[in-house]
Amino acid sequence: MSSTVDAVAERANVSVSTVSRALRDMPGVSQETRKRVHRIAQELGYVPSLAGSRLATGRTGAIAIVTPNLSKWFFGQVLASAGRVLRLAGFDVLLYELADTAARERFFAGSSLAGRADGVLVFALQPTPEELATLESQNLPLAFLGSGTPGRSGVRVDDHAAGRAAARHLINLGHERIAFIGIREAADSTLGGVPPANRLKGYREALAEAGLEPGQELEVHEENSMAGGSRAMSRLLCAEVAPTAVFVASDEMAFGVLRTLKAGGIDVPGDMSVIGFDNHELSEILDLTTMDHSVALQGSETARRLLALITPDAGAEPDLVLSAQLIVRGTTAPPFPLRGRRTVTPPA
Amino acid sequence: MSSTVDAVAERANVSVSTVSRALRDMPGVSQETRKRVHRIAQELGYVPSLAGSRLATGRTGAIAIVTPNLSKWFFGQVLASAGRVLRLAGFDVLLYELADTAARERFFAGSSLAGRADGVLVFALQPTPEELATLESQNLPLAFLGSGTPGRSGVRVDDHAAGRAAARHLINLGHERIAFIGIREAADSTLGGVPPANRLKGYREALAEAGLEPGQELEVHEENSMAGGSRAMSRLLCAEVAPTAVFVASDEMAFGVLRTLKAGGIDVPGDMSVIGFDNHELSEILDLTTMDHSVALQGSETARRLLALITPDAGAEPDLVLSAQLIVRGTTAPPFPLRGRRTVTPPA
DNA sequence: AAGATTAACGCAAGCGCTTGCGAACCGGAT
DNA sequence: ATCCGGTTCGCAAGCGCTTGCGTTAATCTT
Repeated sequence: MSSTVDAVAERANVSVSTVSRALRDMPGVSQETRKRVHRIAQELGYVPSLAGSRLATGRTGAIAIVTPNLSKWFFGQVLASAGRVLRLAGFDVLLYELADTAARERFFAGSSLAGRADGVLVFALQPTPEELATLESQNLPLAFLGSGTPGRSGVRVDDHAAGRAAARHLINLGHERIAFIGIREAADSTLGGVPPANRLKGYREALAEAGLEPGQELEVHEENSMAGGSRAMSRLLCAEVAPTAVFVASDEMAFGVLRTLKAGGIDVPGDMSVIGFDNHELSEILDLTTMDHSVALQGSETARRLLALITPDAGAEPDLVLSAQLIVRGTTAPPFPLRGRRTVTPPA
Repeated sequence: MSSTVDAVAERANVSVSTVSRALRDMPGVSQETRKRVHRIAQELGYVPSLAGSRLATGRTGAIAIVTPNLSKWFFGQVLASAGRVLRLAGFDVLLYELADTAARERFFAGSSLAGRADGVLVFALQPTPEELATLESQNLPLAFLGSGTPGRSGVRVDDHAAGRAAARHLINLGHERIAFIGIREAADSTLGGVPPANRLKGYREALAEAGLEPGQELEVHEENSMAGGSRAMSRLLCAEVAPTAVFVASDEMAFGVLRTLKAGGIDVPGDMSVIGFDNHELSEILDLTTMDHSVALQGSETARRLLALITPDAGAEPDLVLSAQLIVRGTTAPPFPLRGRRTVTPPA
């Protein structure tokens, strides 16, 4: 087992207090003894016990990250980028994946974070008022990613504008019947995080301004997964008048959409344009037009904001609202002119 | 701030020791007082300070997971599944993503894990002897996933058999020129974890048994990513005699392979069969034939093994060697009979 | 009925570190 | 010589919990 302060103190002929101060570069230690203490600590392979200093200072040196289902690409990415920032700043990262409702309840009911972390990063899950209260009661610094919690420090993307932009792209191409596939709050509430409702609003707004009123029939919501996207597209395919384009709220769902279309022999983008959202790592290979929203940046910036809240010197940074960027690839094109009159897919 | 043991003790008219014992269901407390203490603790919203008990017991209640680059799908999956098991068992999970060499060095050089965790889960990164020594010196229970560290508790997949199986599949289809695209240790050593060298061996063995000796030209190694796969395939395409099938050591690389083939107008599986490895979440949509190796199971079982090492009662479970399963999809087929004589891609 | 168990509980000594405060010591100002 | 501000350092009191051991009281032995 590693040695303790006392060992170092004795070997260095100073008191433990001096060792403590020397090692943490606090004032009140002469240059000379500081060097000596450092050297001896090194020799002895001394590494301060976290538990000890935690107890004494109340600081834990750790940040908790609470996130929805990690197997979603988005959360993996964000976790990775946030984690790097935190670790670079010298913090440990404590991971709380709220993979299902049970886990979520356990987390919020359970064993208070105070004493485990110095701050909390909350990813894209809209805490209920009670949950928020629980979080606050620990009074730890909080930073939110993606959730619309007003007045809280964090980062989010301008979903409204992004929704508009995606819709505009399709409108500009000449589409008139543009469907929307949104993310439905999963039965298991934490699965996909909080659905980005504003994407829908932006979409509606753009369509309305263009004089297009698709109506309810062309708005479907499904679970955020390939399977969900697949189902959603199937539903859209039996609409009274099928759309010629569809804006899908996540790339993973868009993958499902593409699968369904392929299975149905519907050519993309010949018969149907598809635009996704995320710029998923693999959307490139599927040649999916999508909205990029700098996922990694979201993670790192949220982390940075939390750190600013924690370290006394750094001034609190203002909230960040990122705007998404259209990435044009091969799944969007002008509508096939005969669309709506045909019942059979033409050769590609 | 939450109350302390003393508060509870006072309100319950017992000593702190009794409170401590009662709350942890240790013997030596009457049923009656136990109830009372529990109730009062509840009322006071008392939650024991982790720091306190850590210092007193030396146990931390946390498990460290050290993993290569989390943005790789595989590690995200494994982390998620392992994390769930650990959290269910009441442990916190401490995440150490060794995203690059610098992080790796910092981790192994740095601040000893002892005092932070009760055990360590090491994902697919082959520690160097020195690193291993560092790890061991903390003498914490260790469990390994995927790395070939002999004699250590853990789980891995039988890469050798899997490599054979994949190759056999192609051989059985009638292919004779079968290439291999392997994972090259990334320049940044931790990026992709330890390359599964045995997949190559299994492949070679199967080919040799079938009397096929592809030779060095058909074995290429690249970084484990879509881009890497893409490059590897390009290299293969300028071989003296191009292969008719290729076994790719990861699905992500296989995606890159497919992209290159598509770009090159080479039909899959008409002109080229492709088999991947992982059964990546998205391989289904690309209709990629692949080897499934129950990724989630790997994570959860490794976690379970670590727990068995930690909790005194549970007997240590033996190592687990999982076998991969072929998933036949649409990217593998018998070779085109004219292959090698044609220079132009025939219509699909 | 007296001694031996056993159950229930309190005492107090840690666990390893931090930090406010006072002691000692130094050189320079009075 | 005396006083004073500064610097360097040690003392000791925690931080909140656990646990070995001792004490008491109740229950069992023959």
